[in-house]
Amino acid sequence: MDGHDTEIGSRLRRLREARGISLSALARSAGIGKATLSGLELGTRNPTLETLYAVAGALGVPLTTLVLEPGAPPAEAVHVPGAAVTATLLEVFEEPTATFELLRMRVRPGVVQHSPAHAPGVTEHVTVYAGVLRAGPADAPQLAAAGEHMSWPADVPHVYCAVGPDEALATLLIRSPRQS
Amino acid sequence: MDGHDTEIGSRLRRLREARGISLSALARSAGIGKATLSGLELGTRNPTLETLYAVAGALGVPLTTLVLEPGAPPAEAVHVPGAAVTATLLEVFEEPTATFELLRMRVRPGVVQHSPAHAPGVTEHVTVYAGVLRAGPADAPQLAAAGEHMSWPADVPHVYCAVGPDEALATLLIRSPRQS
DNA sequence: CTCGATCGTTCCGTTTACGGAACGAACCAT
DNA sequence: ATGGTTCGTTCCGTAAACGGAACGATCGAG
Repeated sequence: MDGHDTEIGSRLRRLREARGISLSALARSAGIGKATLSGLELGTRNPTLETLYAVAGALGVPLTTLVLEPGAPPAEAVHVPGAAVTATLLEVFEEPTATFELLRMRVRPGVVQHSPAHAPGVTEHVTVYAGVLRAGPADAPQLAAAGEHMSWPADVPHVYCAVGPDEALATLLIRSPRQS
Repeated sequence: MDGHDTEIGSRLRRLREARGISLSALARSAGIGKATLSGLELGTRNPTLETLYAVAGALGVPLTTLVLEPGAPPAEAVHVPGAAVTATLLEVFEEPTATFELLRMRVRPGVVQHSPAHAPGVTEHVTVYAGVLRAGPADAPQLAAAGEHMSWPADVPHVYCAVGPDEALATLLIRSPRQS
């Protein structure tokens, strides 16, 4: 159980220190005890959902920012193979802790594109801007129409499938934590 | 607190019943008590992060599927003063050296939206997916139609302007190096 | 109808996450 | 040096989340 907690703890501490606010101040503005927040950052507690919402709210970030599981993985080259998907690499951002790749993706309809699991901690963030796209973990894909957004951990096999007669267009942002 | 819990409860129950497995069976495969799972689905408990991981793992879904608020609170819209642009914050990535903010942006036509200079080192990356958008430094804006991409340093005043009769839609990725 | 099995809920003792208070360390001004 | 402030951690009593067991309800088989 501690694997996840320490993950959250270190991320939370980075988020807090990035804003330059003290543990005491964040605890106060979140309406929780300093002891709770300290234990959370140190990974010695197993926080309640209510606590997580309070902290995320005080930081002004979506709860998923705290909860996403990154891990420390090998950043393998990401390429989208197969005939149903073509992708164009727009930008690459190399950060000390992670690599971001921004792609524009085109998914032809009627075919399910399978993608193998990436390294642990890799997350994919898709914004659909034309058509309807079903994508995500192979066993639990999500559905999004134009203008909608979805994310998932990419360390399990995942799929892309355009729903309906037209091809789907989307931007794909891949975040790959760097091995530490 | 109950607002979120009942959210999760009903979603969890739908996920479970969609798989046709009983509460008892899911509790067993997740390694938690039936009472815990029942209370979670009924929204009468405030689950621990450990419990959430166990349930999400047993269902084979990412934790964000349980925790994300998909339909109801669809991210707060950030209204940039000037009324020509509205933006919705989709994701925030906090890295030690930089912060990434991913937004979906809607630009109404016929009005030029001015944005003041950001901190040095900030860059903006726009992918247009509907309409035609002229954007970039105020003295040298770039032009992009649907499907095209452009970037610029945002440490000078810059503008957004939808060209043509229709509003422009785009994703905006802002990279802000951390001040030190 | 009766039995057995399984459903989801409730009861209850144990475990533990919670916030308030106390703590030592670091810092600044006097 | 010294008093005052704020930092993050630890201590501790209370509130509540936990799992096991018991419960009534429901269903299918004999």
